[in-house]
Amino acid sequence: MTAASRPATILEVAHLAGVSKTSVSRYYSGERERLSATMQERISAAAEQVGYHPNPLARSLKGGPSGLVGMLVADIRNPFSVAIMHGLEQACRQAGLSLMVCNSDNDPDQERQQLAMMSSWRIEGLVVNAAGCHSDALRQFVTSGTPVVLLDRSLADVQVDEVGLDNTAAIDMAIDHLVAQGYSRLLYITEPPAQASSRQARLARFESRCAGQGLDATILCTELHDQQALDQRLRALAPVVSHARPAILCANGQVTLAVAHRMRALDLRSGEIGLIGIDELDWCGLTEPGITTLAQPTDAIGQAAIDCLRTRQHDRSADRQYRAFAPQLIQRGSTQPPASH
Amino acid sequence: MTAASRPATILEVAHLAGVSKTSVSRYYSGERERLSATMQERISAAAEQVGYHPNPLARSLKGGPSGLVGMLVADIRNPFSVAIMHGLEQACRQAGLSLMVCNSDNDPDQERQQLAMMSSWRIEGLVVNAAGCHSDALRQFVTSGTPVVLLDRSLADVQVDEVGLDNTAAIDMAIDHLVAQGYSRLLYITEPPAQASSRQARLARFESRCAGQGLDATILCTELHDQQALDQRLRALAPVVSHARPAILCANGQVTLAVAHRMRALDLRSGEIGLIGIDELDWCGLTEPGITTLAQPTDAIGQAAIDCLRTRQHDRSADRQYRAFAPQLIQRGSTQPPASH
DNA sequence: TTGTACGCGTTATCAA
DNA sequence: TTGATAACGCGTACAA
Repeated sequence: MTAASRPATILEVAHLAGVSKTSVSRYYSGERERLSATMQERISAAAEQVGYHPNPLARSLKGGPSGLVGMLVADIRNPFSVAIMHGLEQACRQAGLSLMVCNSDNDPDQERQQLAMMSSWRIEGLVVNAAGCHSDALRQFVTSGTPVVLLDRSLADVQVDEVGLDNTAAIDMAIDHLVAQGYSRLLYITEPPAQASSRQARLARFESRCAGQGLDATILCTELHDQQALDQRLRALAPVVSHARPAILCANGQVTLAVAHRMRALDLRSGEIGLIGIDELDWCGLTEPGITTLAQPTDAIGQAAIDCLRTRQHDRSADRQYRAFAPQLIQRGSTQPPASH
Repeated sequence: MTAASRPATILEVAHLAGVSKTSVSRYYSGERERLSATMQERISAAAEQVGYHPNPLARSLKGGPSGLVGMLVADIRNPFSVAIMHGLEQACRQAGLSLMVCNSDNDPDQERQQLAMMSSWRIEGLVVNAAGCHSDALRQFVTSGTPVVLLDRSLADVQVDEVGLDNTAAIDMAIDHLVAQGYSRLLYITEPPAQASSRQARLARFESRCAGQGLDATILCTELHDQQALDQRLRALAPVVSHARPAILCANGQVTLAVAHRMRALDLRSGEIGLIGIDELDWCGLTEPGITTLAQPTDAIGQAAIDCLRTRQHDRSADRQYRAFAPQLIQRGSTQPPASH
């Protein structure tokens, strides 16, 4: 491969190999079988010599596959989003795809713009992990033949594939664990569900499950920057009576972080007050006595999202997929009540 | 804006506006002044009506600016990288650019491939935050006219712009703080510097500064998964004698995390043993008694990187830039020695 | 000031 | 099995 200031084109390869550019194109478009053995060799050799790689720009301008996958995230700094992104990126790489990441910083206007931008880049597939998502914009993608996968979200008015946590299993697992550990007064803390379906699903399951088991359960639904709301409920939880230990279930990693902060500020000891959170975080083993979590298999989720895209690409009318992954319990001290009496 | 199954082209706008496509092209290529007022209005109206957006594919195929910026990261899960990515993304958005993120997972082969891929997408600029970076590949970008910015790294054999932390200032700030707080036996913990110039710079400054001040300083240079090495040195540090308090300086966030884990496992109390780390992390206020850090202005760094790219784009032979940002001390309990006597 | 014609690198449609 | 030719959407000489 000779280093060229300008990348080699299909034409140069064709000339060097003494064949037409059509043949070279065929060689790279998965129609090698239709070429004679000699031709295949000559093309391969010529391409090697000039260091040829098909130009994805020209390819997708012509309407071919772009090899680009778009990801729309509401908050790129959310560790969960990062973990998923890692999974996606890995899967893309394996599939020879490139990933275009767009962060909307929770701004619907940005989202619109980002979607338009990705559309103009003719992405082959779109993975969405954003809340206030414009159904109409998404539908545009779908109708124009671009597969869309919703991550950890679902939208009532747009029918696309969905991948995420098995929220029911997660909530059940959390409650079962808390109960088994001797906690019976449960407080569920979540950000306002609003558009985020997974928040809704988790909340709903928590309510019905607790009702079913006759547990003493309450719910705090608040923005995380609202310290007052948080502090008030945490304090109310504090009087620990041995026959009805209280515990907190955090709906996601951001909540866990906020709660851990406030508990420390209020000098509440986890363990005494049970604490379990959905989403595993780097530091959960660090705080005394460690925070029990339900880890999501983020790499698998990312992989599944890409799988969905590719499946639908090959069969545009495939059945709508809904893949839910079970979490893994990582038990730490925060759900270990101190020996009583 | 009417929803169209196929995106509008420049030609449709031209027809609708009753002008030539050349004029429409000019309108979108920053030559509006050369068009008559009436024409500008007609074009604007027509474009609005059909929802026209210039096709970046066609634009860059022709050799024009692609509006794409590439980012190569060695470890997408590193919180520092994420923070920088956020800054980059923000800056890109403001500048109307799109960001293509490539993660190499610390694999040089992947890096090569990713670089080739970005090159084939005709990125307008490249931001690199990766260690074992192939200088030759980078030089290819530079010679082909694509600006390259090195993030938190520098390469001896390739002359490109660099943006990152002011390592000297950071180390000085950390040492000054530790000394002011009454610590005098310093242990610097870092991952092997190898290719990473910022690690080298920090380490070198630590050595020279401590030598200059006659401080009792030692260095541990280890892979973070090597628990033994870590534990051994931490234990050796433990005997706290009041006239020579020990303190640890962590070279970056990953080190801080590892050290915090091991200190907890060994039941070493920070504060008694001083602890300060470069890079601010979500959870540093959570562990008892909180970890003092030097926060990098990551958004500013991201912004600066994009600025560099754009500057060089307009003046390819501009002076090589080297922008170093000072960190901010965030003081917490880990550098607050307990009252003695 | 505005329009015509060509080329960017590729693929699809033909005809050989 | 191969090759010539026309798009894809845009920028830009050049001519008007």
